[in-house]
Formats: sequence, structure tokens, C-alpha cells
Amino acid sequence: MPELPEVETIVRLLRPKVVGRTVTGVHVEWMRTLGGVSKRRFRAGVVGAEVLAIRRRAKYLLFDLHRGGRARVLVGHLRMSGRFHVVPQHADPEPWSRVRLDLSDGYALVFVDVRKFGRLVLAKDEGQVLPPLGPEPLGADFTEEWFRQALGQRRRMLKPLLLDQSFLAGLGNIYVDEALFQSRLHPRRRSDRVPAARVAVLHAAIRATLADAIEREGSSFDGFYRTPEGQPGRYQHQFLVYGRAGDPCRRCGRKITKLVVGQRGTHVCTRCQPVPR
DNA sequence: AGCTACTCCTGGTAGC
DNA sequence: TGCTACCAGGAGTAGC
Repeated sequence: MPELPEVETIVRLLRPKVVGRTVTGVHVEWMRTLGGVSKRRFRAGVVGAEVLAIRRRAKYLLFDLHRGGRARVLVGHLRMSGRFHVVPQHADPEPWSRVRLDLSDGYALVFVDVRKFGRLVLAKDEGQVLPPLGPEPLGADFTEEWFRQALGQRRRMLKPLLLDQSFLAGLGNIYVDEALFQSRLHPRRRSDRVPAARVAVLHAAIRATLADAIEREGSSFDGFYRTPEGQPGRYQHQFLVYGRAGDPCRRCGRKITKLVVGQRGTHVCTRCQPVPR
């Protein structure tokens, strides 16, 4: 599923195809994708606007728009199955297309989303749309010291806490499982019971995992995530635990176990990540 | 505060 | 073979 590395990859690859173009028309095929904004308001805010920049915050894509001295932002979230494609306007329609923006260079930016959970919301500024978000794990705010204190102030299981976007923004199911395995921490371990030395390992593992995954353009394994080029990512070949239930642990050889933690499918090596208490 | 359950969706697949 | 039932999951929300 698209997490921080996938969204970052998409943003980087969209920029040269979209920034500097003007939106010449819109087609909305699934209203709920607009997140409560009416088709009329969406069209009025977007058509004629130039895309000045594309940014990422957590798992959100932010398209900065500008028209007639007025700034707007399109806030996109891919959720489970969203994708952005850039295709010639007269190409065959994309299957599962939900919203299409025609661009001034003859191409179209298409928001494709099989499961319809994704959103593309128009707002005056992103503060109106974005929920409270924790620090960026690859940013300067995410220091080891902040992390140690923040974990100590909570008494939650590590996995649900790391998935909580208001605590730390950008991790999802895959990269949490990978980072916890690398740190030899069980996902059910209580956040305030992780020794400082192990917090340092987890902090480094989170950053290294995300950076490595960005370098490999994210993870693809079920046909959902593709880059705007239509290419799969390559980080799935690096998975140590995710999706490897029944396969041998690459560290110790024991079979990887799948369990449910906080309603999420979770992959662990029970020897490398001993169950707490 | 933190947990669980439910909702939104559909394609893929396990099971019969 | 063909059908049905269930599952995956990010995040918002409600209830305990």
C-alpha cells in the first residue's frame, strides 16, 4: 500500500510531468473522491489554474495551484489503491479512473483508484484538510531524543503507535513491520518499556528503511502500487518479514509468523522479536 | 488515554 | 467449473 516512500516516489516522478502546466478541464467520475467538495466548486477552483509545485506531507500529495492571484491546494491521499497516471488526453480511458485533470500540454493527470478510498480535496490551504500529523520521519524534527521522550510519554503498543499518523507521519503497515524486525522489537511491546539503546536502533531502522525504500521507488506486490511511469517499485525484494509468513527468517531461520496487532496483519520472527513479558 | 469495532470499497482467492 | 464468503487495509469515528 502506498506509504511514505511510495508517495515520495510518485511526487518526484509527477513533478516534471505536471508542474508548470495549466489545468484546462476536469472530469469527475466518482464524487466521493472530492471529499465533500461539490463538482462545481472543484471545477471553478481548478480549471484555469497553474500547478506551481507538488509537495509531500506524510502520505499526502499537495498540488499548489495558482490562478488570477489566488492560491489553492489540491490535497491527495492514495489510501489503499490510489494511483496517479499522466497519459495523453486522447488515449483510451484509464480503468477505475475517478478524477481526471486535463493539462495544457495535451496530457491528463488521472487519479485512478480501484477501491475508492482515496481522496483529492480542493482547499484554500492544506491546514483546512490535513489532520494533526506528527513529525516527518526523515525530517530534522525526528531526532532520537524526541523519539525517546515521545515513546516514554505514551503507554501504547509499539505497532499501533507507529501507525498513528498524529504521532509519527508516514509509516504504514509494511515499513512498521520491517523496522520493528530490524530493531528486534515485538510489535506488542509497550512504547514506554523500550530501553534507550533500543530506541536508538529503532530510530535508525525507521530512517534507513524509508530512505532505502525511496531509493528503490517503493514496494509493489499486489498490482496496486505503480509509479506514474507504470513501473513497480523494487523494495519488495528487500522485505525481511512483510508478506513472508511461513518463510524462514533471514537472520535465524525460524518461520516468520503472521499475527494480528491492533486489527492489522503483522509479521514477526518470534525468536528475533521475543514476545514482551 | 488507549483499546476495539465499524465504515468505506472492490478484486482476488479460499473453500465448497 | 462456478458459485459464495471472506479478506486486505488507511484513516476517521464512535463507544467503552
